[in-house]
Amino acid sequence: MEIKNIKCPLEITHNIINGKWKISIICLLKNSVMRFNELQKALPEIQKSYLTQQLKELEEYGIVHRQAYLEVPPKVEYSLTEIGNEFLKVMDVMNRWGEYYIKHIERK
Amino acid sequence: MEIKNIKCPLEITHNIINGKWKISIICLLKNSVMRFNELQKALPEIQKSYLTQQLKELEEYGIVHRQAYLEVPPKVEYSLTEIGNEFLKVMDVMNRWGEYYIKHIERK
DNA sequence: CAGAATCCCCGTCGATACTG
DNA sequence: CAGTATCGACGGGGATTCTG
Repeated sequence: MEIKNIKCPLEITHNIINGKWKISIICLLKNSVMRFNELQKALPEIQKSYLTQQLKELEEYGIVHRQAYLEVPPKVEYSLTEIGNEFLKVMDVMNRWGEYYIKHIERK
Repeated sequence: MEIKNIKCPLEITHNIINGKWKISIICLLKNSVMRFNELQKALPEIQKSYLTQQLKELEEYGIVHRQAYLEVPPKVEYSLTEIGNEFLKVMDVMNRWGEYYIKHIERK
């Protein structure tokens, strides 16, 4: 995947988490290497085909590392790359603002 | 607009910037009160109707304040609320990660 | 000037079936 | 086990026209 029309760095960050399940996937891969099946069990609502697609996009963006073992039955492990781990910090800031936001609107 | 199915604060933050022009709008309102027309001129690619919609969503989320003056011709000013201003910090972190990301992929 | 209303395309996303 | 392939619904969002 080519990076399309880089307007500003903010747009890139926005694009990367664009997709219904990207954030959840990155959350799951925090501190753990997971196999395809494990991801599927952890996200029962997401279809296999779409999970595959989202993982592929994250891999192409360089956020997720895909380690395939040439075995039968096949075994594939997903983990965060270095820059993927850096992204956790961004998600942490987003999460904290979300908490602040919830408290803020509950006060009214 | 009701907050739909709050799963985690992260999802809320994600939802709020979901929409093609939300980020740009918030960027523009940083440090300035703007009229509808000014926003339109600053974002020539976005259609009026859609700009209206995006602004309304941001207002319902409490990110943007809409000040309408009962004049003829009408005059409406948009600005960031307190929590909208707090959100700028999140966008700043996203922006910095984006810069880091660009440098990171250029090195390859 | 600042919208509201309408129409419609297309990308996202879901469901099912098949494969190495 | 870990995918592909295919089809189709839905809604985001673009363009145009109308209104107070």
